[in-house]
Formats: sequence, structure tokens, C-alpha cells
Amino acid sequence: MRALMRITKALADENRVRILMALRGGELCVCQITELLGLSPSTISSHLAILYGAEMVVSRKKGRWIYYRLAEGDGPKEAAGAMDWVCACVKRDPQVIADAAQLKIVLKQDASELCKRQCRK
Amino acid sequence: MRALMRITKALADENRVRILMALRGGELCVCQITELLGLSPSTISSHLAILYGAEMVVSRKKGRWIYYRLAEGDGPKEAAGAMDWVCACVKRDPQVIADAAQLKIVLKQDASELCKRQCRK
DNA sequence: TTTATATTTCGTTATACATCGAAATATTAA
DNA sequence: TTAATATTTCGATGTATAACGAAATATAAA
Repeated sequence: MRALMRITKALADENRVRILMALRGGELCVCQITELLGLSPSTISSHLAILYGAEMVVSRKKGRWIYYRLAEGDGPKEAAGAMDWVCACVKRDPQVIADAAQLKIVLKQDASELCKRQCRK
Repeated sequence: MRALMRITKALADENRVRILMALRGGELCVCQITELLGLSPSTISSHLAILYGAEMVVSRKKGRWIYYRLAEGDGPKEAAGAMDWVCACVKRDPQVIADAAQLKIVLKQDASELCKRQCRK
């Protein structure tokens, strides 16, 4: 029950669902997610910590960047089932589709430049 | 997305998950759920309103009782998928198993007597 | 080593939510 | 009609949560 509650609470926020959907295409560093959602880096970090606590994402440190990706098979089965369900629900959601388009633009930009901009804010 | 968020928020509370699981065996009136969870009638009513808003349960009025049951096929597909996932997650949860046992005891009692007790509290 | 930068942690604030008891509503029983 | 009872609504209270900016931490670049 505890694992389930961590997951349901993690899913009970639209921005966290958007992050999960954005990660379907592969790992992203914090500043890329920050750019995509338009929230402050500390807020994004907090959301990622909650998703991490629910074992829905894992992270990897590379230099001064930290990349997050979906836990997929590495996470608990509860998380995998949740992802399947949520993906099916939002497959045609306007916000999720818009995010996917915006993500393509973000990925074309130089990550270092992106991060510098975040930090100056 | 809005429908999904209503469902994830509905699921983000342990007592509401317990209610959903208890309803798997069939409809229950408010006082039976109140007896099972040991919360105040107004709190249970509030939880049921949230589950109803998420279209995960439906209700039926019979005399002065109101029976709630799972929406099942009548609800949106998001809700059906959520139930499948949650059921799989908590199938072996101690709390859910204990609730199932306790529910049998509650169902053996006379519903009128049960309600009277609730109201006197 | 010093400076720049990416992320997290901390402290604060505003909002949302769970809970209760009391009052309101609706229905049945006397 | 009046009294009893099942449920909901309302108002209050305490706790959780989302957001931010500032400070702390960790790593890379100069």
C-alpha cells in the first residue's frame, strides 16, 4: 500500500505527469525539463525527487548534469502498471502533445546555453 | 488530462483506495463504509463525493439509504484502467485483506442498527 | 585555486486537503 | 404532523503540498 500511495501521490500533480510523459522519449537533464515546463529549477528538482521516491524515475550523473529517465523495468511493477495506464489516458491530451512538440525544439538547443539561461533567472 | 487528474487525486488517499476495494464485493451504504473505516460519516461522505466526481463510483438512493457502487463499465475508460491497476497493486495488501474480513462482519449486522449507532456518535 | 555553473536543500508563503462536529436536508416511521 | 434517522453541507482547524528565491553543494572550466 505504501508503494501504491507514493505512486498515486506522485501522479496527483499535472506537472509531474507532464514530466513523465516527456521522459518517454529518453533521458533529460534537469534544465531541459525546467525549460519545457517553465517552472523554477528548484520546483522541478522537487518534482523529480517525488517521482524518484516513488521509484518511477532513476537518475544518472554525468559531469555537472544530472539526467533523469523512466525507471521502466528497473522500477517496481506498480510503477510500470501506472505508466501504462497514464500513457493510455493522456495519449491524445493537448497539453501532452504540445509538450512533445516543444520538447523537440528544446532538444535542438545547446544544453549548456539552456542551463546558463535557467541559472541566471 | 482533467479526467486523469480527478482520478489520480481521488486515488492519492489511502482511505479512498480502501473504499474502492471494499466496493468490489458490491454496493454498500454510507453507514456500512463508515463502520468499516472508523471515520466520521461526514468524512466518508466527503471521500465518496470525491470518488463520485472522478466517476469511479455511482450511487443509488433507496429510502433513506444511499448505496454506492463501483462505476465499472458505466464510468470513463480512465477509471476502469485505474481500478485494474490499483486492484493488482493491493491484491495482497494486509490492510485490504483485513478490510475484506471486517467487511464480512459488518455485512452480517443489521444495517439499520449500524446506522443508528453511527448517528448517535 | 578561483570562478562559473547545474542541481539540491532550506525557509517562506499561499493554497489544497483531511478531518471533525454542528447544522441543514430528505426520507421514513409514529 | 411530528419525531427519528441517513446523508450531506458548512465552518473550523491542523496538516500537507506546490511554488519561489536564496543559500548550499558539487563539479567543471579558467
